[in-house]
Amino acid sequence: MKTQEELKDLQNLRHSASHLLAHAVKRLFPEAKLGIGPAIENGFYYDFDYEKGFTEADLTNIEKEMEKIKSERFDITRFELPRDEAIKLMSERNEPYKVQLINELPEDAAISFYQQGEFIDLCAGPHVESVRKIKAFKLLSLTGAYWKGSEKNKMLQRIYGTAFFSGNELAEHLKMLEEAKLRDHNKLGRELEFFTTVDVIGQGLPLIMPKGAKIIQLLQRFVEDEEEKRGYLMTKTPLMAKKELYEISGHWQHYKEGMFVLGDEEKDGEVLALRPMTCPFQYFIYKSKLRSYRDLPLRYGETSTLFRNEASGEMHGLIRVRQFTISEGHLICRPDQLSDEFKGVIDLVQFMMRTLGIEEDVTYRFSKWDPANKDKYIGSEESWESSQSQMRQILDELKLPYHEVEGEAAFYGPKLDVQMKNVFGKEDTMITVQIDLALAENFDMSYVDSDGQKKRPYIIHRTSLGCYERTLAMLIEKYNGAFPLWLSPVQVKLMTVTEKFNDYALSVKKEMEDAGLRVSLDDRNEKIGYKIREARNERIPYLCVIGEKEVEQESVQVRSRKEGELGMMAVKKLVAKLVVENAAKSL
RNA sequence: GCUGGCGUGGCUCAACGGUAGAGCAGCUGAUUUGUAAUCAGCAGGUUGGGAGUUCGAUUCUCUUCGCCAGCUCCA
Repeated sequence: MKTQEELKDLQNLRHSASHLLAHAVKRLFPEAKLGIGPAIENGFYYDFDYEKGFTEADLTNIEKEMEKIKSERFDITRFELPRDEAIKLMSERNEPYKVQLINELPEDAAISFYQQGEFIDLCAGPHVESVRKIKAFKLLSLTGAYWKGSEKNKMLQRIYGTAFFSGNELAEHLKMLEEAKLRDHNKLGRELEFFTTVDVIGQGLPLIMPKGAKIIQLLQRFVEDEEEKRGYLMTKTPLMAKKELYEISGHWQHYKEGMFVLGDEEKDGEVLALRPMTCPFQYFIYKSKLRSYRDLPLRYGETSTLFRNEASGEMHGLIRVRQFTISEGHLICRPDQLSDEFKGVIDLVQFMMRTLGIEEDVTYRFSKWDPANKDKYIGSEESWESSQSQMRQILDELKLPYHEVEGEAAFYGPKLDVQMKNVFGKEDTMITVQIDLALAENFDMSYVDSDGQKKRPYIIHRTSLGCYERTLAMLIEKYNGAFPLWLSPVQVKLMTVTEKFNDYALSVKKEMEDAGLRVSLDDRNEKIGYKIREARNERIPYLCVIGEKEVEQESVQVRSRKEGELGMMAVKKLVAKLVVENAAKSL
């Protein structure tokens, strides 16, 4: 573990490495214009405006030039300029992006530059004191990135790299990246036959194969049973609706780009859209009759398939898809019940994560609206302030270690997002809990309160386990494909050494299956060593090779990836052990 | 959608303007075998799809579909 101080040093090193990169690029491609070049979590990048675009080969040359500059042993020095001189300097050097940045700096800001040899960059610093300090670096990839992160702006060329204080650390890091590739659910999940994709079916439409489907089925049953225990009522609602429904919910105005629309608004009397969420459908179940304050809270759950027309570049394995199934639900409650209901949801969510063994792998994000961007949202400023402050209070009472982010809210309300990183460090939302004070209004939902007055309920949108596809992806990476016993699509694999044990193996299989285990049998008694290896690659928890040694009681040898060699063990003992373990895990 | 990279049998890879090749997996037969590599044989590809350049395209060009990295967007 690195100390704060060491991390800071590493950041400075990487920031300096980005300047070294820019220095080399300016030497080799003087017409390239500088964007920005910060240190990031595991390295650094620098953005350039370069019309011709860099190639992979350029990267190698740039790297060589960086080494060369390093050998020129420049000190890295800082100086400040008044605004007009700063602009003059950057204009002379033909750096329009830097001029823009200077112009956007606040009046009283110090305008600082860092220089190494002939290279000067507008930069707040700090940096290491000399290019010689940048011991080990490597350029990793070449991509596009919009100037200032807005798709309205020009796309620049971004070069990613990483840097360390020693070659060993760099080598270790690169090795880690290689290993991460092997855990990547998008590779491993296909190898393990959890899912596949087909050109003619389309992007973001994975086929979940039997083993993947088995895991999802287990998760789904687990979720539905648990929710039922906690007072949820299950619904089953349509996968599509008329556009008028989405006009009420606001999706038509705020989310139309993300929906699959069936029919032509110009020509057709009736236009439908596949649903991107479940909310309004469950709201109409609520609205099907007059509700009393005594009826609340109502907790609706649905294993809900949703469709979102993601932009073509967004799809990724099972993490980002166009059709997915989510453990969706809405809690409709009185204002005085909001806190308890919210806490109940968090308890459920944490129970789920504990059961999956991922509670240590997530972070909590309190996602707020962006007051500077009001037309992205519905509802009044007061209602946003109210829902956000109520959520914050609940989160504080729960002592959840959350961080706040502006501009990540849903268009109808603030969210608590449970974030998990994939194997490459990219973060995605697994679970989300949202407070919504807006849609009850839009849908004219009400209940009759104890004073006889009609009032608006509060709504909590939530998922308990997120969407099954993404959760499966995260679990594949978390467990490197070796799922906990209760989730393993195949728990035990039996294989026989010779044909004469096949009948016996069948009876063993039956006995295990009767005990509730998922068993597969390979009775093609050949290449037994290979078969064992293969079964291990499939991450099957228990392998039983059934062979002779006459003694029936000891004819089964058991191996577990997790526990290593278990030694010789009788079939019945094995079954008993597995059954106990199985029951314990699934409770 | 944007930028860059990539698509050769189930998998891993080769050939890179001149008749598509190997290993593993698969199938058939022999072998009856205890922790990957028993032997022999067979089969499997209009090199993602389409168009163009060429005497000739897996190789060059364009286009389309898909995959990957990132940007933007998001569960």
